[in-house]
Amino acid sequence: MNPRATTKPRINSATAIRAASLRRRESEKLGVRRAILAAAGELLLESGYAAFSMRKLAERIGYTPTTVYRYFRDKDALLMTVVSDGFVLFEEKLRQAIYGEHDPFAQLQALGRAYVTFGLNHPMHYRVMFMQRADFWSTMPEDFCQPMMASFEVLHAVVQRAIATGESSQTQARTVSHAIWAQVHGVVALALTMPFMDPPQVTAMAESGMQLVLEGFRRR
Amino acid sequence: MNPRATTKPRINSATAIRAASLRRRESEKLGVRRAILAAAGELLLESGYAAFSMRKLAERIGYTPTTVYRYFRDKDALLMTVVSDGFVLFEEKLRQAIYGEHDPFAQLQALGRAYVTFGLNHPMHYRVMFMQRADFWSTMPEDFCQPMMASFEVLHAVVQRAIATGESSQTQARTVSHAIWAQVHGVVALALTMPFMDPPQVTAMAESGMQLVLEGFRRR
DNA sequence: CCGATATAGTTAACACCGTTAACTAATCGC
DNA sequence: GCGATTAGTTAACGGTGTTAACTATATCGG
Repeated sequence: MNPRATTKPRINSATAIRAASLRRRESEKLGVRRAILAAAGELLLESGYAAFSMRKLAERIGYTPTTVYRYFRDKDALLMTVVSDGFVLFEEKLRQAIYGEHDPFAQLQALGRAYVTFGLNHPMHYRVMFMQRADFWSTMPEDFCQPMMASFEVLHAVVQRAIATGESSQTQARTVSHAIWAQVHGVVALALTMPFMDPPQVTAMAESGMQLVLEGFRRR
Repeated sequence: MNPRATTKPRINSATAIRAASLRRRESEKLGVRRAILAAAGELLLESGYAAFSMRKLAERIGYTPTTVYRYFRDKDALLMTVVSDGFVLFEEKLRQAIYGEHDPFAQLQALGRAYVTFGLNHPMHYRVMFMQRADFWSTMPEDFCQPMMASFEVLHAVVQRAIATGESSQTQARTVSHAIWAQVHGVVALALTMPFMDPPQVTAMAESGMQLVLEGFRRR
């Protein structure tokens, strides 16, 4: 109440305000960043990759295109952040999928189903990372791809355990992991590409593909 | 020699000239069209899909960008023609691959190898059709995709013959064909995408993938 | 042979795009 | 209060696909 407070408290409250102000400012900045990312995700899903533009994104969030460049170096960095963030959930889904099973081969089947399900449920994330902008894998800094690589390591670990059971004549875990990855990736890619693939056909292809590969893998 | 020839021959030679002129004009037009297609293929291979532009193409062949539009409706139609033409060779390679073998399962392995080889040898055709412009499958008139569909029918026929041998417990030829397609497509796509995949790793993945799928398929 | 016509090609423009330098307004720290 | 930082905007540059309007040339009918 007293306008002339002593210096001691004045200084204390000043530093407190300064800290709080910094916090608020940073949280506001984070808020705008999140708004950009959210709008970018929506726009990408609605309009597709080809029609996604910085100008439309800016208009959607009520900012000038230039403002987006305060938060992301360029369009590619923004896109990559959207997609990379999405793939954090991907690794989570894969880890969830193997919780329910104990047999490594059953875990592989569960992984395959989770992989395909994610790809179909997040078509734009999948399309950008593996189809339209596959160059991201070589052009982007390594840590951007870390969520995707971590997901692969989940598969790789299960394949190693499957080989360790002695139920397979295969020995090269890395190669087998790549082959299984190719199978599920191919299923998702074809499902997202071929207009004549309706949901029943897609699940039939996915189940058949997993069955063939896993039977071939388990055979000794 | 006589400048005042009779009307009869004059008319005959006139119609002959007219026909020849038409032929020449059409062949010239075809020549320009082929030049555009050739330059487009080169430019695509050298610069990649993202950097491919009508203006650069026009400059390369010494015409104005507008001229290209006399020969192709738009950029997509041009691109699709380049790629579709490339895939005619694809079907040929697949048919060659099964000539050497008689056992349907051996034919499937040969088909898989030919598929992967083509994808790696014509990365831009493959990228455009299955990755960057996968939308062509739904956007373009059906006959543009005919070469690719014909290639799939080669695979489908062999799978049907493999099932007919009774050496497999599988019954749905179409579903199995899709699954095998997914496998080889996944191999090519990952090979063209992942920077850490060197040639030995790619062939290991391809061989392993085919082996797993075909063993799973043959198992009764 | 000559004039109408079709055809091949060019010029100039439109509406977009990603990106950036230069500016404004407000807030922060002393 | 005042300089410095920060958020945001304006305006522009060079590039894109595409098209309307134009020019020049060759063809065709009389």
